[in-house]
Amino acid sequence: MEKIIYPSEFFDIKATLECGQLFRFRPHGRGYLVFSKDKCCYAYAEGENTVIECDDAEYFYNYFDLNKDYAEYVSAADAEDTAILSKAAHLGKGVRILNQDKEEALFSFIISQNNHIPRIKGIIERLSDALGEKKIFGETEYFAFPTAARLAEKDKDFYAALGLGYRDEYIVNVSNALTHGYSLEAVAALPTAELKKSLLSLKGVGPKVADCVSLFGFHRFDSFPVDTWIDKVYRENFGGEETDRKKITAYFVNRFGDKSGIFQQYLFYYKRSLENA
DNA sequence: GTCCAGGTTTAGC
DNA sequence: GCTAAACATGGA
Repeated sequence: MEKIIYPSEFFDIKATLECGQLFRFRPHGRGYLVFSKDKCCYAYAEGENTVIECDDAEYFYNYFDLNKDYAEYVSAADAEDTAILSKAAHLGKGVRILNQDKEEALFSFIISQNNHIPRIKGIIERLSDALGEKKIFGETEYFAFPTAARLAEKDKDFYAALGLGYRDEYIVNVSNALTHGYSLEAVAALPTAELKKSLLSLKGVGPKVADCVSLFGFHRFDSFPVDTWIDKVYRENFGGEETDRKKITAYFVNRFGDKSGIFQQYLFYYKRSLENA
């Protein structure tokens, strides 16, 4: 068992998990079990620190983006002189943008469209249980996120039976694309605009999903996903009047540049925590 | 029962 | 190019 101990001020495990970047985690002991690809860790707060117990510390150090200094993002948010952003940044200063597996991020956010977070979690869990490789972490047995190759073996009816709704065919299409030429590693070499364009060629991937995959799978901070929550923030807190979400994304990326992604997470976390309070 | 969710696709102008 | 309806499901 390996252990990472990291100061909690800019690494709050609860905020990081509950800002909607990932869907595979659950409360456990005094913290959470977090699943990524075929790996698992146990994360909890202890005193002034956040502790990660796992079998692969190098993987999770990178996963939680612990090489990066997030204090500067909070300062940068303050410097924007926008009350709502500053408030959101201080509430969410412990949020970190994860370095997720590209395939997992892609399939997860295809499933996320027009769906509630608790239901997304349920679908992804059923998908992993049905098709993922069985693994052991300590006393915990779990299933890895299925590979594209494994997903491509099943048909639309299989996914419909798992409760994917109309997204069933998207999983079939994209898993086949990924096993027949489309390479996520290859498109990783493209600049963000071209990367997004390429992702949009996959059926089931629209602008919002492409932005999420770009941010959470490819760690492109010049991405700003606009969903119903951010749409609300835009209208209610930024006085925005555009209704075309592509234009809303462009507005924020023009304004926040390479800090767009993290600012978006601060705002998303802030807005949702108000509603769920 | 109605509304809504980390939207996208397709059809029709 | 744009707009509007259709799409499955289940929790609130």
